[in-house]
Amino acid sequence: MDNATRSERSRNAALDAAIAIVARDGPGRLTLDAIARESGLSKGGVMHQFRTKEAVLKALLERQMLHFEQFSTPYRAKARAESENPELATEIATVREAANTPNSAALALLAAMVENPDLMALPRASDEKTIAAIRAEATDPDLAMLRWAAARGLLLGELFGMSPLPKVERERLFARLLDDSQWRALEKPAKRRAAAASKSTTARKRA
Amino acid sequence: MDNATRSERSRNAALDAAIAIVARDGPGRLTLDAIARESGLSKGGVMHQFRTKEAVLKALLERQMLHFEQFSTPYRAKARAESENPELATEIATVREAANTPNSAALALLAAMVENPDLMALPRASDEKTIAAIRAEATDPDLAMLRWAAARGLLLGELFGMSPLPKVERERLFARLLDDSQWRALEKPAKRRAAAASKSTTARKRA
DNA sequence: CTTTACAAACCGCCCGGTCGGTTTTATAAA
DNA sequence: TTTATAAAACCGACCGGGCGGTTTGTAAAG
Repeated sequence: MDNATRSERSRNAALDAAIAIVARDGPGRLTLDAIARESGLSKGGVMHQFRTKEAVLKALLERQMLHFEQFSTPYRAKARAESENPELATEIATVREAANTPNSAALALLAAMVENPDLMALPRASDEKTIAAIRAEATDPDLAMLRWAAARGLLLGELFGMSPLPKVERERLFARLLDDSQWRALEKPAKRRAAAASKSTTARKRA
Repeated sequence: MDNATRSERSRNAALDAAIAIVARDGPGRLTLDAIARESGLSKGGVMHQFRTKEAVLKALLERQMLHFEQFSTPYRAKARAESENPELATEIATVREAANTPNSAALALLAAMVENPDLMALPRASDEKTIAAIRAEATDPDLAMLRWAAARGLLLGELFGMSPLPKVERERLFARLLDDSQWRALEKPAKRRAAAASKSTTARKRA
């Protein structure tokens, strides 16, 4: 077998093993020895592909981010033609996809955070862009943020094993989040002062 | 000093230390030795109060749940008189409180999950009740769930260090979530079958 | 004097990481 | 095509340190 493919196979085997371990035993049980055992590789083999445990987590994170990017990119292309909020729609749909892909995604996040909170910088940076894009395209940016936050809430509840929502119900809620027509009724164009405390912030845009 | 109070002091010192460690160094660094060091107690002292590490996590979880119960109970009493969705309002307000209490709350959750995912059974059980109560009182249960999910999304984003939202903005979003009048426009009374694929769902109510 | 709260030394295990050696692939001169 | 050599992939024994937990001892409370 080709050298490059041999490496690739081993690396993927290790990362798959890592996800399986986190999903089955929790992030606290993710050790290099466990990865070696689960993947069939020797510990030396694992250490050859990843010089350190942190490198494993980083690779895991990057692979998952790439995976969801590959889901979201074609979706966004389609959404741009069909939806008035393509960025928001894409993000919600991607989050839904993550929620329906049990052994994956943010399990990597969890593992990374346990070992080294700094690793969260990668996904955070990607998030900031997403948020900015969502706000930029929205008639009512705050409402868009709330729809986005709701999607995240559904996802994280699922991942933490904290949500007793059956799948069919979760799907129904995601569908409603995605349906623009359901939310138009309470869109408040750009900035509307909410009476109460008269805080004069920005609020120009669109006069 | 009284024996009972002596124990109580030590227990609280240990739990405070545990929270501080998780907040500062991440859940992966939470060890019995670290708790002893941080709290000023000896390791033997810690082990006298908690026979095992899991007992520490469990106590931590229970203390935090109690703390937020003590916040939510009076709030609920007031909300019952003022709001049409007192359970939902209480839950959102409590979550907001948690989001504004940085070194606390769900940090305990995180630590527990890392060590032993089964410990999540406690907060999950409490959650199920909350959800049931919210649905029961709601005109549009799904919409109520979405508002609840959005609150969770905001909180978890904060805890995970994944949300670049400045506090003032987060507060604004929470306020909007809490304001019933903003959501009435798209309430769909109780159950409506969503007829297969055809999206006849749009906002009725209010014709 | 018994019991409880705490201290400190200690134990065995498993962790992340290293290292010397073996097998497989890549390169290229004969 | 063969053969000599190197580089890369892989193995598994090993190491120091830190882990959760135990034991032994002491001082305070009851």
